[in-house]
Amino acid sequence: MLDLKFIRENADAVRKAVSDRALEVPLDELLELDARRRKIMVILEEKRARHKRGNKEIGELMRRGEDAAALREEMGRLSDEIRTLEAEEGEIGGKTREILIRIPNLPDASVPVGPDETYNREVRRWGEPRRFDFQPLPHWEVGEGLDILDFQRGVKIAESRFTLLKGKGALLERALINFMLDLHTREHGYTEVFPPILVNEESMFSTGQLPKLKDEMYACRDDELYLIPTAEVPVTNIYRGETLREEDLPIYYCAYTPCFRREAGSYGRDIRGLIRQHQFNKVEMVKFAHPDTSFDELEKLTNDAEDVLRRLGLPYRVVILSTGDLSFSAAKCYDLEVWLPSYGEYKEISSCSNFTDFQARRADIRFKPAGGGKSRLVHTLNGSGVAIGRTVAAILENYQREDGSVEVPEALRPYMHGLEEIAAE
RNA sequence: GGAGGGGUGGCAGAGCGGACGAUUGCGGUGGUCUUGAAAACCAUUGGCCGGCAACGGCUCGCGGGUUCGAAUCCCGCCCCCUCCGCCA
Repeated sequence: MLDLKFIRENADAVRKAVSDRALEVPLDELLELDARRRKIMVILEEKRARHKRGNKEIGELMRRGEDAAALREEMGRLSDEIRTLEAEEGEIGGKTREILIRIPNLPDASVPVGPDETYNREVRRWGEPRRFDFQPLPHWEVGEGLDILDFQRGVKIAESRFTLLKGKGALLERALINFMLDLHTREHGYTEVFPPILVNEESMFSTGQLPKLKDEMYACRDDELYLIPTAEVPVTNIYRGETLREEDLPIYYCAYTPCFRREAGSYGRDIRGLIRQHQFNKVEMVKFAHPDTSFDELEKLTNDAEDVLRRLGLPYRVVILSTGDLSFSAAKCYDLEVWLPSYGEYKEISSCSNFTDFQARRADIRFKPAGGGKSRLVHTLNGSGVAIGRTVAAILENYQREDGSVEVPEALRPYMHGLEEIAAE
């Protein structure tokens, strides 16, 4: 959510930001509603002040045993007027808010401008895609050949886009979770948390998933709760409605959680394998940062995610998303894309974003300046560190051998009982 | 799920229709005293919105209602505690 005052004073900048994102927002209507509301507020506050004074006076008159009937009648009329104005103000305020909460964050000046992902720009590359002297298989064939991925039974148990991991496959998944958590907590300075996986509507609103992405989420039938699409939601909401101390910033958290996405509208895409599942595991990093340093924190966060791929020896590239591809709440976002031989291209495995004060305003997360003064909104950031399912896919594909076995990346071996390869049993 | 009790400022805890944006204690901040500190004493001290400011408004879990006037009365919801039931 943007600051209404900022929009009022920088309407053209907001208009440009929205159009750079290839979106439309009834900005003029918003400004007009806001102007009307402010006019009403002036009258309303004046009436309320008079009402308050009058009521105090009635109290004093009564205490002195004097007659307050006339004043009482006047205050009754004033009370009606206030009620009418309040109703009007409330209605306009509601409409204002409906528009306001649908306005996306302002892209940072360093973000390439363009209407869609073709304007994304590669920032850097790491590692060489391996040259195979045999025909490499897609990870679903590697996994089925080793009897560690069972797609059919996943579908039987739930529905399509759910997968059963088995034996070394389940172990690999667990090893990756532990490897990533250890890396971030022991070397990158993050504190591990394990949050609720079901969250309420307010939490979903705060990080910007609601109202826009309602169709993307699994909701509970009998409770006002949603399955999280990412740990970003519960972890960012740790401090919802709180005021932090400046000297405690930045705060780093990481969390392993399952994630659930309905993937509405992506019916034909990535239909095979682990790439696009309704349920997947992810290790997520979340930061609460000082506004002055949040963009530096984004660079560090991205590097922390890259470190996972480097240690696993998976070739990747870093892409900065264009204005048209940027998510609703983000001001700037780097995607990490891992090399997948079966796709013959790089595929998103992590998304690292700075949300500036956009989520903090929705969530009301502030910090108190150390030198005193008014509290300010923090900046929130998060990034996958990284998506587990896609990492499994990348390992199976990049580390496969001609005989169908898969070498275990060295960094992972301590997490897999020293296992050096996954071979058919 | 059932029965009781309760949600008030950073914390503890009063107030239960008008002088209450809220007694008091602790904590915080400034000061006196002190070589320094502690103690003691004095002063000050919630948050948000609008305003250069003076000032004004909102805020006693949340949302409605009654009333000239609600922290206080009524209704609905949420949360917490105790006991019972159920349960990993």
